[in-house]
Amino acid sequence: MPWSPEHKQQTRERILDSAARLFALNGYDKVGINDVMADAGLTRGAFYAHFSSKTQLYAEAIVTSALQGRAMLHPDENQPPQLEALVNGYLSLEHRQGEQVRCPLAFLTTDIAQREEQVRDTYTRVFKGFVNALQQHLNPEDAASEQQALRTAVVMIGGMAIARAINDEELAGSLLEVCREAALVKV
Amino acid sequence: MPWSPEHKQQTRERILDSAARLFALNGYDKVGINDVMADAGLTRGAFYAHFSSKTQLYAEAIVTSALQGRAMLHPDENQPPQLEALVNGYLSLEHRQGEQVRCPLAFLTTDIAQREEQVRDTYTRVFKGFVNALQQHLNPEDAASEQQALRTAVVMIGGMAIARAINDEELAGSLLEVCREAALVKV
DNA sequence: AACACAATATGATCAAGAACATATTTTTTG
DNA sequence: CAAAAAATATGTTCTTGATCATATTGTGTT
Repeated sequence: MPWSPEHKQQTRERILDSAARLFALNGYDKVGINDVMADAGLTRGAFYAHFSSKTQLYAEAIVTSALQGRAMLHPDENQPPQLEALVNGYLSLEHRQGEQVRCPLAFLTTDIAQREEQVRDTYTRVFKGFVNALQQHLNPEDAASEQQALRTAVVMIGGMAIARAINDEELAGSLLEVCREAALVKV
Repeated sequence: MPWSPEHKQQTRERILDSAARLFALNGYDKVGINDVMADAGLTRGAFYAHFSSKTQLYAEAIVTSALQGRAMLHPDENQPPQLEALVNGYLSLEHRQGEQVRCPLAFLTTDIAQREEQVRDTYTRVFKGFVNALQQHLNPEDAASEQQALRTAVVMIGGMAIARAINDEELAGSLLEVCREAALVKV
């Protein structure tokens, strides 16, 4: 029974960590398996002992990014923050930089559309979870709360995606500011 | 003086047409120069007589997509449509399919972030034009009209980008519907 | 009709990267 | 301290694609 039983699991998570960060920052095509493994402190040969393909890695990395982002924006699991704090953290210049938090919904939006269904499934699932989490902050009894949550999700994700695409820092700042207000508007 | 003088210009536009469509639908990396030239009815050798690099082609194709989209959504140049008609056309299932119209701001959002500055410059310029056009439909005297235009732009572009990423057709439909309303809300 | 020259096509080079096959190393048990 | 088996590393193959160098084709002029 060589190797401690948890070791492989830990290595797998280390690879996923690297993949989640690199994919979110650079997109699927600019990141090679080499890059991911080197970032995780391994060489490319070890990859296929953990994942069957780059596509599978991508799909799992999307979930990892999402979980990591949630952990950063929900510091206290038991006491979820107010919606306003969440929105302000999400639509911040720090998030735009992507050093601490990197929501895959915003960082990989159009990267997804042309990938395999496996990847789009994962993105869709994460998106539904995002909308659902927002809805918890509204009045879930309210019949319009799902629409309100969708609206807020679009402003958050869309605002961040556009803010990252444009290279006018000042405009990006105003854009995020406008979105922070708009995300909280009740219609 | 061989070849008619307009011929090269026409060929260049034919290449740009193909590039604009293929890039918007499939993203930068999935489209080769071969693909573009073949789509235009040429072979790869002719490419470098028209463009100096794939990056330059990409930047120009973004502008071409934007102009084509505007032409489709503004059928009558002299009589611009009402904002509502514009929003409804933009946030439609047809636009999501991308067969007739393909706004590069929504189709290529996250494709842009990691490219050369030349490409990001172009995207930023097109985005500013988009916001400006929206602002014309509001009361430009109103001090808040730029913020209103930014908000509407985010809902339109972000809504379309997300609707394209998710592979749940029903959810995409609801999402677009919610965005059509939200884009027109005055705050 | 032949020529000049631009536009286009063909051929070749070079680099990257995914996937896999095989060799090595590392850890735990007997 | 071996031995076994899993984990990791190294070597290789194969494909793809951007770019460029060279050949060919088509057009308008003389």
